[in-house]
Amino acid sequence: MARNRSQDKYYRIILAATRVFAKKGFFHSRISDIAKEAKVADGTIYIYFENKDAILIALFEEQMRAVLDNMVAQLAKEPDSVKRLEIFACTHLELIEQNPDMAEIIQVELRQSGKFMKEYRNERFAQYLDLIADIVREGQASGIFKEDVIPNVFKRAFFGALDEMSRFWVLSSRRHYDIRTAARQVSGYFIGGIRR
Amino acid sequence: MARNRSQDKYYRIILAATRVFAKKGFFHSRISDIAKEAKVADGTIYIYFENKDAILIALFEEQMRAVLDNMVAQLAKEPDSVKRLEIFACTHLELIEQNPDMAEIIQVELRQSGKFMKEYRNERFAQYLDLIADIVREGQASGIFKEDVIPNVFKRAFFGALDEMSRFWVLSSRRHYDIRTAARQVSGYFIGGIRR
Amino acid sequence: MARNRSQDKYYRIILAATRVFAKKGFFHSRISDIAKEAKVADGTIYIYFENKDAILIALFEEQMRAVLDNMVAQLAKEPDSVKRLEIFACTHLELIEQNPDMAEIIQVELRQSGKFMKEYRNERFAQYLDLIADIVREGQASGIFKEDVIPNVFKRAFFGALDEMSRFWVLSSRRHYDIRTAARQVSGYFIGGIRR
Amino acid sequence: MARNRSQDKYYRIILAATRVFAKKGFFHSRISDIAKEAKVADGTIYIYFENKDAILIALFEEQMRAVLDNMVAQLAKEPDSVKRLEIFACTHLELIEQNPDMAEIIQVELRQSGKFMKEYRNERFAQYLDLIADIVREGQASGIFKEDVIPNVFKRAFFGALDEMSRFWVLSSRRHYDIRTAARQVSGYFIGGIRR
DNA sequence: GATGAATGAGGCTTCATTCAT
DNA sequence: AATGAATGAAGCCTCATTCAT
Repeated sequence: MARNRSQDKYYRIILAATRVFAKKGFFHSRISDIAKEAKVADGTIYIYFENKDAILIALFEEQMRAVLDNMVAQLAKEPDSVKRLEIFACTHLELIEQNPDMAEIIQVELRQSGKFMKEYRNERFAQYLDLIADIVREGQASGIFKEDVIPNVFKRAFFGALDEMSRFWVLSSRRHYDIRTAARQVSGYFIGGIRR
Repeated sequence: MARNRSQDKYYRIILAATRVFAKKGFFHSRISDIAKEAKVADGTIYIYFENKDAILIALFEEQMRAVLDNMVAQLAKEPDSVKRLEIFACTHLELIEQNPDMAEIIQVELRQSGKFMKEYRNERFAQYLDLIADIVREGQASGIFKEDVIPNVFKRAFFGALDEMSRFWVLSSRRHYDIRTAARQVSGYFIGGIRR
Repeated sequence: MARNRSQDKYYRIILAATRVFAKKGFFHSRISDIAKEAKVADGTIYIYFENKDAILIALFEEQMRAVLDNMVAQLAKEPDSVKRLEIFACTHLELIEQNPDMAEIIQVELRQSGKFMKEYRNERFAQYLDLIADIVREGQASGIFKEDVIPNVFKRAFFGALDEMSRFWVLSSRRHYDIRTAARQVSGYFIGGIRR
Repeated sequence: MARNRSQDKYYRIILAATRVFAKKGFFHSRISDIAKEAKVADGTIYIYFENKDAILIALFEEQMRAVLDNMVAQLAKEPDSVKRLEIFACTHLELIEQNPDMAEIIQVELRQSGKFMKEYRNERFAQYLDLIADIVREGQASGIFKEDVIPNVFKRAFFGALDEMSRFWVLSSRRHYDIRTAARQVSGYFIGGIRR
């Protein structure tokens, strides 16, 4: 019971932080902004999190876990490597469309050096990228994809392409085309490029 | 004469800021850090720049102008659209290799919301992306590239792929492969994907 | 309870500021001086006041309210217009004698242009002056004072005379005569001057 | 020749400071503001004045000397003590009308404690007040004014009344009555009040 | 556990003053 | 004598964090 209520506050703070960070950026967000958004006192945040940085780390962990789980579930439905790449692109971009706050943070704040990406090894993000590398390896094993494609290069290129698309999506107010059109275009380039 | 000395200090501050921002990130960098690195007094910085944000903006402008000019010069040598895409990829990644401080800032800080990307329209960056779109349009005009490729989608995907490669390059200490190998892989995927 | 403690700090800061401003002048007073005098942390001041200017404004408001209330109470005791002018002069100068810090600030800092007297309309000060004008009007109505006296001119002249006396009082260390003597002299000049 | 040019700069700086201090107040005025107004370089000011405070002191000295000389000249024309008081009031307020910048500074900045009025004995201002005391003494000697009037109290009351009138005059934008009407009212109160 | 008032270290920025030219 | 770029000390203010209630 007390546990549940605590859990509840923990997630309320994470969600509040997601909204606040997305709107103002990590450095311009104040603890009191998050507290207000989460409807808790400033001090309460320090019961659940060591400090401000820890909120961002936890936010990444929680959000990336959900993103990762969702992607694994989506990919599990389809055995064909080509289709799997399409699904990855589409799932990734749809997620951005549905959860733009989180997308903004992952894109913008994940790049923050200083505390993140250098000192903090983002394990889940690495796993997320490896889903792509695995698809490529499967495709190569089944002879669909070229042998000279380096999976660890491909995974970054593919993710980077999607990520840049989604940044544009998040940042631009006017939408020029459907997000699924974008997903199909991008996965199309890559599939064409590595298919035998 | 006075002009030269002034110009001199202006660029010394820009270069100092490039080093400091790259190392500590914009928000963790102190004006006094930049001043020390540039070997000027703290107050001197405010003779040349309105405030801390303005240093970052100026830094982008100056560095992006150099990057853009260099890219235009490199592309001018080659008429073939396919080769031009390879040149773009190679030039981009080589630049990152040669100027990792600037690369770090453009990648990490350019994403900062707040003052950048939202309020500050990065004209030069848009021009840089449009170089890619133009190559695609030329290739389509000469019948080399597929007609259904959307240049404005392609340019982001292509840039995003290179950018993610270069982030990895900048952030990882151990190098697994040559940067030119990466450039060839990435441009290879895209060229294969949009060629007729 | 929390309210009382807050109120307590608010007035402690006002009183500390009164002492510090009186001693060093507004511009030479540091926030840290006031904080030290009030025995609070520097930052605490910003919980109760927007900025340094706001402390001065609040100080005026609070002190002028007390001064005004006191003067109204003193005047209420006496119906005779002539005696009321004497009471005004005496009460005003006695207040200065009892509260020289406040007097110094009102005299010295109230004149500061910039934020005060021009942008900030001092309502209470205007009310204070109008007490004098009202006495004159009453005296004119009852036929004691000359009809050609302009109350709105008289109020300034009368206040100015007292104010200059009190400035001398505050600033000079050696006292040449009793403050009540001064009050009687000044009110004497004016009463003689406007009596029929 | 060089002397004349130097003298010229000295007064240009004084006049520029008068305008700038009047507009922004002493503390909000920057040396560079005065330099710009005087059309000299910042550093030039330090050839003629020790520091910022010294400009204000010099400004008082110069302006008060002119004010004093003018008042002495005006009073010299009239032997009658009653008329002399009227002339003082009228001359004082006319000066304020003609030179509002100087009036603002003398009223506002002269009150500044800290550096002025306490540490800096304003000799000329004392002399200015003593002109009033002398008129009273003459009037008492010739039996026109009451014997019990204390000249050193009267001088402050009279000056204070005029000063407050002029403050109102300087600060208010809309003019409700003629400045000579005010002069006559004020001197009228006092003359009526001390006449036998 | 929850609160939010209080703390105080530290940053950005200003601007009087200097000094090489 | 004149300049104005450069200096750097110092102040206002913010805000992450603490802790008494």
